Amino acid sequence: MLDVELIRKDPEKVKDGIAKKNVDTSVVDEFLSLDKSWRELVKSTDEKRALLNKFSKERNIEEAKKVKEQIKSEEARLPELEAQRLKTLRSIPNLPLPEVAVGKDARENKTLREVGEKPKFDFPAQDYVELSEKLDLIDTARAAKVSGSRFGYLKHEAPLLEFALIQLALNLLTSEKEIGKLIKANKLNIPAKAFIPVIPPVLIKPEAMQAMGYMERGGDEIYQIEKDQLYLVGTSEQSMGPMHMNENFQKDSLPHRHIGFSTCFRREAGSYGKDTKGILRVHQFDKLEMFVTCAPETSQDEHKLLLAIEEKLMQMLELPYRVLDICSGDLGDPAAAKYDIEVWLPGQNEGSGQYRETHSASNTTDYQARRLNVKIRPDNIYVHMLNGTCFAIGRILIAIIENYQMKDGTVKVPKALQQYLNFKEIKR
RNA sequence: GGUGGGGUGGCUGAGUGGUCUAAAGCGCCGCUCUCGAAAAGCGGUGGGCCCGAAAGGGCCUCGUGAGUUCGAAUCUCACCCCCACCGCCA
Repeated sequence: MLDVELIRKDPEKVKDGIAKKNVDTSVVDEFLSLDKSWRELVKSTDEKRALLNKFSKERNIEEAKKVKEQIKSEEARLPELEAQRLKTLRSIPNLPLPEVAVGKDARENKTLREVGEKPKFDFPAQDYVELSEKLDLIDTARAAKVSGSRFGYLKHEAPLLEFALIQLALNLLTSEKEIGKLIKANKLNIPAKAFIPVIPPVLIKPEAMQAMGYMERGGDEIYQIEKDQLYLVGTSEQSMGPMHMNENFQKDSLPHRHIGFSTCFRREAGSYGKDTKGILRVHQFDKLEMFVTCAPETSQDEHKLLLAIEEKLMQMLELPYRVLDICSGDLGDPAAAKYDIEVWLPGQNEGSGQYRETHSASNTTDYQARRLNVKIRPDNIYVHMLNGTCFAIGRILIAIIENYQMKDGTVKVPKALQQYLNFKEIKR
């Protein structure tokens, strides 16, 4: 949600911003018109209510009754007008930061850097689907029998790798020293504070889901438990964001850095026929997600920290990746800036390889905070909120399997994970 | 799932239809006193919205929403949450 004052005072700035996101600028005028009618009605009923209070105090019951009737009829229009105004306001996306490159869509995202060496095989690289079938790491066929399409059983070393990945990530993120090192290396002006590990609820109330803005767009993506009026989270961001809903933070207690682990549930409603094989796109997967609440002036540095952490972990796993600076047209509604990481998957594309998204880090500035009503005391301004993928486990497993495959169909374990495992290669 | 109790400002807590414009205490801020601090005294201390250049004015807000009434923290209904006990349970 944007600041209403900004839209009123500088509608052209808002239009410019959302135009960069390819959003029809007429919503701004639509909002201003609704806002005007709403304000007039509120003013009028407030004045009448003042009169009612006056008569009531004087025990002038006759006059009070008359005014009350007037208010009643006038107010009848209010709920609908209010709802429309709010709906329109909420449909206006966050404005891109000035630093964000203007571009139409994903094709205009800028590659900031490619890091790591793509593996060179003296044999045809295999797809992780074939490899994991032979090694019995992923069983989607039986999962289909039990749960339907887009589910999988992770078996043998796969779950162990998952737990090792979690250990690796949590050891890094919960270490004040390690976070401090990354901050220093990137010349960021933010405190060296560790991430607080969180296992959040995965079932959340409609209010919480709504407050995060996932209901109007992407509502089809969400699993709903109708009988109990609860929703399954598609990412722990949806559960960690509302954690501090309607709260105030002392300025010196910020930033709050959280690292949440949860299973994520997605209906994948709009993706029929897309990535249907394997576990690249499934209804259920586990994910470590970073969520930061901070003072406004620090959010851009916090954003860089999230990216630095993501890259550090990829480097520790020695997985080749590239970093994309997402252009204005490819930003989601709440994002003011976003970096993606794509991992190199040598087995895709008939063995000639392909980059696929594994991480995404967004700065939503005060857009989510305003809606969640999370403020800084005593300044009484909204916090900034950021979120970033730490590990989407399934996709990292895919990346390991494809990048560490051997000629004989076995898979090596990345060095960084070996300390958490009692095997160094996966074979059957 | 059942029974009972409860949700009041940053915190504790009073308040059962009209000076509630919410007592009191704690905390916080300012001032006086002091070389400084503490103590004491005095004053001020939530948020949202509307009008206004500002000063200021108005409306809303006692868990949430509806209702009764000229008037609701207070009465009615629904919902949410917390606590206690019983049942069930990893």
